[in-house]
Amino acid sequence: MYDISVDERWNRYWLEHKLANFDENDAEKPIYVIDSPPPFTSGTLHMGHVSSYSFVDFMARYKRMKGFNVLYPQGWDTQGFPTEKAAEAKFGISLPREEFYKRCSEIAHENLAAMKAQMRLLGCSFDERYEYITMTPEYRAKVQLSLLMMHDKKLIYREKSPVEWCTRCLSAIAHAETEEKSVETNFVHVNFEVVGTKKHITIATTRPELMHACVALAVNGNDDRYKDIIGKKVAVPLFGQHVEIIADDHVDAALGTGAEMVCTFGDKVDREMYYRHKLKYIEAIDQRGRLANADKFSGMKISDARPEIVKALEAAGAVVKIEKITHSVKVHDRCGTEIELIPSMQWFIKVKEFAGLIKDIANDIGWTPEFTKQYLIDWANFIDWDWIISRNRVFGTPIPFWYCEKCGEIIAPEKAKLPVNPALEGSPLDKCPKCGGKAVGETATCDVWVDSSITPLVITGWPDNKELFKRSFPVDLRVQGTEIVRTWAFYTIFRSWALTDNKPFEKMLVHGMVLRPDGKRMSKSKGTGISPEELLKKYPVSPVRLWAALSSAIGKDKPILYNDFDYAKSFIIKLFNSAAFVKTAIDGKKVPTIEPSKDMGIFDVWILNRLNTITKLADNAYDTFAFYEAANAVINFYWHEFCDYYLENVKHRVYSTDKKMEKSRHAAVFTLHHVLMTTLKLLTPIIPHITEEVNSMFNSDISITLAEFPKHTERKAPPDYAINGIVYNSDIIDEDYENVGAFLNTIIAEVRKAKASARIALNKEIPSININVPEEYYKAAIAAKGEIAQICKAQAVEVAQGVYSVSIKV
RNA sequence: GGGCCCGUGGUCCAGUGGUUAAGACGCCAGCCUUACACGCUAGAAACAGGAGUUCGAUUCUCCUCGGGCCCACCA
Repeated sequence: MYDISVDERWNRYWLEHKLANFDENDAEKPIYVIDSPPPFTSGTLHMGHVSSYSFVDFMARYKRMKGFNVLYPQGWDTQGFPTEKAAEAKFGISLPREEFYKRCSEIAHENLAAMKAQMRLLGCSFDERYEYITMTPEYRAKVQLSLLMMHDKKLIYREKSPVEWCTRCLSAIAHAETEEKSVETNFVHVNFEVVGTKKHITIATTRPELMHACVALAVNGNDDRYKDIIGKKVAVPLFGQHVEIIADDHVDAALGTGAEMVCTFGDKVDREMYYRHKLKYIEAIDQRGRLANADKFSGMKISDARPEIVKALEAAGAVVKIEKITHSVKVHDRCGTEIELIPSMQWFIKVKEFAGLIKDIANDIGWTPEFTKQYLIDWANFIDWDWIISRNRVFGTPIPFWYCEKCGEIIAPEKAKLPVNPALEGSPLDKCPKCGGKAVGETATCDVWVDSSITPLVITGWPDNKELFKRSFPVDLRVQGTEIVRTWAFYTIFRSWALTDNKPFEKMLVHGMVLRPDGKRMSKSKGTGISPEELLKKYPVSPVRLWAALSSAIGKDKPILYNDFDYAKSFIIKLFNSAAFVKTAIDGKKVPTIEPSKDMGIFDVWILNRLNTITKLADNAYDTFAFYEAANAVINFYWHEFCDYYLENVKHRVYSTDKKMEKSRHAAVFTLHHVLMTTLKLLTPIIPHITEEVNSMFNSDISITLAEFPKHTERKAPPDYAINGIVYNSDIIDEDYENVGAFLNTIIAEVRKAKASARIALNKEIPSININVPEEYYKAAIAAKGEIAQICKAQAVEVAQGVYSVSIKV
């Protein structure tokens, strides 16, 4: 019986025998490197991982069988906010920096171990000797080296600038880490008095709490209502500062009142106008999201201040009306907190100016499916900020620089001293080489994408193992989801270029998301996820992997359907049962290793040719990541041609005890065994546990995962190729045999049909079958007469030339 | 507002410039056929709508409608 214990047994076997190890000393075999995604160590795999890592493993196993020396390391993305959050929840927030770091690292290690076990259970055949973990000193040294090198190339700078800031995480975040959230809010219409007149101008704002940081009012220059007051000053209610009315094309005259206030900073547009009009800067909120410079409101949280200020405005008679509107705000994707724009000193990597170059490299990479490249191109076309790489966190790779307190000069450590932690260690230079100012260590850590955007380099031995790097970089394949094209793919391409002047990978396989059965996204917080654990309680590994293959409409999101697992499971049962039949047919005797050509029957030649065709198809399909096609073709062939027809067609030969039938029996056994074994090999990349198990039923002591992937051979019939003793034309080739076999099967199907409609049991003997066949199949039908009689349990078969028809006498 | 993907039987999905439009699940009928009733055989059932290109369109183009994703805007 097949259950998960079989999977576990083979998983152990492969590991013990090191069957998936990369051989660095092998100079013969071509190398194939897979850049498998390092999952964030959350502690558990989700169905998206199952699908994604299945694809990775399909390719690793396929390429091994194709004779490649496969380097498939698995890495782990350990650092970042969620781990810190988990550590805070578990140990509180008041731990000292180093202690806190240690706790985070413990959590990450535990989670990593759990996830690795899950991946191993799925049969993922990564070589653990090449594992990388982003929080280790070795990995950090590489990340830091990469930053030093990019600094040498003048790609890194430090600047005080309004950045997207999470007031909960107390850190700058990258634009790519933000997401949209729709919220209902008040659209408050407020009167501003034009200074020196009795006139008012009304603006509409969703952020009345930023009144105190209002530095201008903006209207559209073409708006006739306001044309004559542009340049005049208005007084800000409650706070009284006088600000200028400015004209800016951005303002939409039709929206709100056609006038808006500019605060430092309410949103991205404020930031643009601040620069465009060289406005004054007033710090509106602090890093914790509390009002600053707001008189008696200072220190209040934004959420508390908003209603208070509206109240005060109303009391002052400045509020015209309040509308309820739904608009969207940017939130931090990891914690859902609304993003604020807060000026702070941050580290940047120049990327904006390289968007064109990144596009060029993307065009030089093979994307599957092709359209996913567009995700990256679109993103490259839109980026308008450089990459903020600093995060004001603890559990991350330290930014490896010191800087001059006075002039801001960046001081880099020696490359040999890496990894460094400037938050704890003294500067390599006491004084700034430029101005003699005091050198200060940076306390910020890196954005986690800085860690993960060098994976293709790290897995190929960069920077130390130059020999391996030379042979294996760029890597052959990157597998990843569509949702991280703008982060992981984008940054990796850029960093690879910056560090090596080369593209990071030859091919990209970009897959979609696994959705719930109803087509909606799975959400952990809503508890609507389907976990691999749940699934693996119900199904062993092979149906799960087969599901991944069969649902691999690559690049598209795909709902998870239990039908697919059930189907996969029934195929596996079929495989077992048919293998049992083949084993019985062999009956402990030796199977000939060479095809007994002279004794082959038409059905043998037919099924072997079909197998040949399917082999070619599956090979091409794997090579183009068309796992659905490969699995589907092989399964349908095996199930519905081999089992449903061939197997039935040769039963009379297999069970025959007639001495005269000995050779024919032998040929059938050869064919049964050959088709079974070849099919197992064709499916081994996808369902290795089960093919290994079936293979082991046949006294094979060699792992099927070590077998060579079946080759498509041009099978030409030799001149003396006899079918049931009748010599065929020598110009008959594959396709003809396939057609002849398929045609003869339709005769058998017709007889079955006729028997069924006459309500006769299929195994009941009937007196005769009459067949009329078209000319091109006449000879074949004559040749197969005897066999058809045997297969269909008829005493006689009459064949005549004519319009195709089959009838039976009962 | 811009870009991308997708609309195929009840459900999920494959595929194609000429096909009897594949398969799965479900449904209906028959069969315990010396591997398998978790099986086998047979059956009903589909190309969103419109226009164009073409000898011919489900396939290519455009539009409409519908669904999804990404980006921008949202004072």
